[in-house]
Amino acid sequence: MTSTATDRLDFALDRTSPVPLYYQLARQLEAAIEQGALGPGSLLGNEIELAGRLGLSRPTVRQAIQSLVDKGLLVRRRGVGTQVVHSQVKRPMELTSLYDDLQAAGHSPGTRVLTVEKRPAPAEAAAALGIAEGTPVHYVERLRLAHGEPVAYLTNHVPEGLLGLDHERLEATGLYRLMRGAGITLHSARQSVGARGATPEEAARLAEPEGAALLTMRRTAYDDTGRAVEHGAHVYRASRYSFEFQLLVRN
Amino acid sequence: MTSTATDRLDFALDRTSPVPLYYQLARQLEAAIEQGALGPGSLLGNEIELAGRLGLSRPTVRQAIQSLVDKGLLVRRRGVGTQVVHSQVKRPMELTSLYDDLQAAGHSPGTRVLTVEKRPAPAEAAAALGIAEGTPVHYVERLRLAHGEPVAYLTNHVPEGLLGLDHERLEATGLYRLMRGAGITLHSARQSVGARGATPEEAARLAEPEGAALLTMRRTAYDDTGRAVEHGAHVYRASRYSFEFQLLVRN
DNA sequence: AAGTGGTCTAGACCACAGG
DNA sequence: CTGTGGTCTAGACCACTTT
Repeated sequence: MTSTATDRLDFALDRTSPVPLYYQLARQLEAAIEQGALGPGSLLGNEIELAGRLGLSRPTVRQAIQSLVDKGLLVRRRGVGTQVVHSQVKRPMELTSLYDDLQAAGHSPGTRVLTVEKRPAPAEAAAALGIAEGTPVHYVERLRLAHGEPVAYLTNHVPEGLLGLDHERLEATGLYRLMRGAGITLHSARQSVGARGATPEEAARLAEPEGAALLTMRRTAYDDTGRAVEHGAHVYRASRYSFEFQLLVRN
Repeated sequence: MTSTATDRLDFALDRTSPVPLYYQLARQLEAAIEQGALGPGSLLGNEIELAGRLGLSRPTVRQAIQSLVDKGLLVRRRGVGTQVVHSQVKRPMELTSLYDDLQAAGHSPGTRVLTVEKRPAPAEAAAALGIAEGTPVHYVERLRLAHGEPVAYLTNHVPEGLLGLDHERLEATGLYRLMRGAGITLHSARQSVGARGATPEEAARLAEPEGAALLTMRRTAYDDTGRAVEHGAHVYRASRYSFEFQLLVRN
């Protein structure tokens, strides 16, 4: 048996906890990787032995490892072993622009809610939400700020009856957090990112010169029943904002 | 036992095939969903019974189902069952801009290779690739066309010694396909998408007016050992191109 | 109470990489 | 040849949702 980096680590598994064992292990492995206890390229040691040492079955250990492989933190090689991915990646914006808007929306640097009201759905929003044009929907208009400067102008349409929206809650919490709180489980979203020059109105709102390049994003989000729960059309100041994200390739 | 949509389907599993059973099942379920044999919202029937009917163990059936859940085609609900995701999503650009450039690059609508040569790595590319500034690297400059019109101007830096690059192969196949063919397994990429006005040179190359809004993308791609294998800086005509992609939310 | 997915076990054999 | 992950089995009990 060759020496592996996990030999020196001890993992504390609590069988009385409601947290699944594979999840407890995954979290502890992840922490060890982040803290550098498991450096890039280090071998995890074979699954059978690891299972024996932890008092777990091999499938349980595999489930923990697999979840980290899916996250891109580990790489498996048949006949070789499981290694910590060779540096680089690690801690960059976990998913992509969904989360940068969503998560960040919770503890947001600053949001000014300009409009919250019910309106008849315009054609584009109605089509995206799968409802008839003119059906009443929530309409939200927000300005996102960073360091006191405007960064983005956000407009959203949300079907009626899904959740209560008011000015106060939107400034405090962000749209996606409100949805989660209302029992809506987000499942997927379709996005389209483009660019165009600023119209005079947009230029004024965002403190940019007319014609300045803006990033645009349209997004429709769906819950796990396939229902469209939100449609947004947003513009970002290209001079102050870009979408950063990491992709994992499925092989 | 309630009637489920899978009752009427028959799956053909070949135990002599080297293709894993869970994968055979997953492919056939996926095909049934795409062809509409399993419509949106239809129940798959419980895993135990399905396993029994197919002559498989439950974990194997679960593995097949899980792979489709990860793809966003199915949704599991404890106490309820497994359902086909309620329409909508289905067949939109499988991942995101990586693939739109990558896969599409194979059977690309048209690519004009402007430059292929070795150059000392400029500062940005060197930093991205983790090599010393001035180290010789491959440099590639391409114009992407659609319907005979320019759509994007692509520049790439590739470390030496990874693969052979020449004008001919690049026009025929695309960079990422060449890499795969050279035994490089792509693992992840970091991207940054922004926008800016066209410089005079860019305007001329892309047949846009000066100052027109352009989409910009910078990407560094890594293989499964964590090695940076490519860095690209690209500009797209915003009037003719946008990034479309779908996100899956991990809950 | 009944039915579902979620987790877990303790084995087995195979395919592939490396010395 | 040896060691590794990849696949597969046949059970078990639990947690949750619905009736």
